[in-house]
Amino acid sequence: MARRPARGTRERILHVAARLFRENGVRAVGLQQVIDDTGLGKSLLYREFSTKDDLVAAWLREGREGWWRSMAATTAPLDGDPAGQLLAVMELAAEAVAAEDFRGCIFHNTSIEFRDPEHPAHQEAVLHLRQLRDHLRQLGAEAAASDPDELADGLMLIMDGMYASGGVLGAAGPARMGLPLSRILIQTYCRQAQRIGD
Amino acid sequence: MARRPARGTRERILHVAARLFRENGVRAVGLQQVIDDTGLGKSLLYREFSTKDDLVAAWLREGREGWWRSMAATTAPLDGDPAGQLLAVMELAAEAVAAEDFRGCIFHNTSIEFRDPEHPAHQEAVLHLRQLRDHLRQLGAEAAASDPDELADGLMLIMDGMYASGGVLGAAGPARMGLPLSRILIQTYCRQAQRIGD
DNA sequence: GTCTATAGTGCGATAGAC
DNA sequence: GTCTATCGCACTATAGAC
Repeated sequence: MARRPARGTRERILHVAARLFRENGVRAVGLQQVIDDTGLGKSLLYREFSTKDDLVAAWLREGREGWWRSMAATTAPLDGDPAGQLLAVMELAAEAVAAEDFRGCIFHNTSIEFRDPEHPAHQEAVLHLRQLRDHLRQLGAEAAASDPDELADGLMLIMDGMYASGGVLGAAGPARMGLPLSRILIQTYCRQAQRIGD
Repeated sequence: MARRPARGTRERILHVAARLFRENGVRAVGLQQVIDDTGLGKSLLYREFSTKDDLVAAWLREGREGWWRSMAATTAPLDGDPAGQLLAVMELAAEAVAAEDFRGCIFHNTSIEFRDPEHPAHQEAVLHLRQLRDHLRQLGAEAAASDPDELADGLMLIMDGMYASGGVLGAAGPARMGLPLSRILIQTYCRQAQRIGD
């Protein structure tokens, strides 16, 4: 009888590619390296992902889904405290920046590596950033912020700054001001916000 | 007698390369394209810049020098008003983000494209960011900020956020909050600051 | 393994100042 | 015409997509 297909092949490739792309950037990583690190053959990789663009887009899609899962888990205990949830989201970002091998936001980084707006990786990245912006805006509205749009954009700006700065100068650089700034901002826009002073 | 060497060859190459690199990123631009767009021959390019890395490093060095010239010109009229100078620096960044074809900070972008800390382009980028951070810190100290380090890092964070966000979602995205946030921050750290409320 | 893209090299042909 | 800067093309080698 013929050998049966191994389970988890796609996940294994995505896991290896995610580490390589995150640490080195997409353009710096050849598919040969992905193949070597997975221990799989070329044919299996091309069965799962017909082009490199497909692999990159799938990686970003998974990253996006992972982000929403993390955010849901972090904000769930704070149900009913939207201002606290906003701060929790920023804390989640700060945590990511503090990781040992942090090299910037994969969505910003990839949109910079592939600037063509038609490129699937670029579109995936922009989609994520727009969705996040919308979500923050919604939380701001729930928190009865004086201007939810401005609050959401201010927090997005701080988050983008944490990621950009943290990726180059590390968490001890300007990124360390992310949470204090977020607190000031939330306090400014939501007078009755809870859990700001902790 | 013999033909004389043309003047401005190096500058011409740098000018063309700067546009291509800024708009498309470094890795996406081949030297052939630089050669085509300059109208020069390959031999001249390799006479002026022995490798692509040399060209990239020279481009960043020029960009760094240009930034300091712009900043000096912008802050010179505000001599004696360091808090106003801090705000002027942020206004300079906001202006850059508002440009039609703005695609992010070339220093952050390039450090992401070349993450190896040994790479000359990476080092040039990190050097610029450190120098800017130090300069803001110095202005903060002159402005008698309650904590010049925190003020400088906060402004760097905002600037990095403006560049990162503006490069992807444009000046009308979260980047629009850069100046309002800067004003809040400067006001918070420099009580006696002038020119904040305008 | 095959094919394309691209960094980098070298040389003959040409253009232009004298 | 002389002489050299520069162009343009052919070439190699390597890397990477597939």
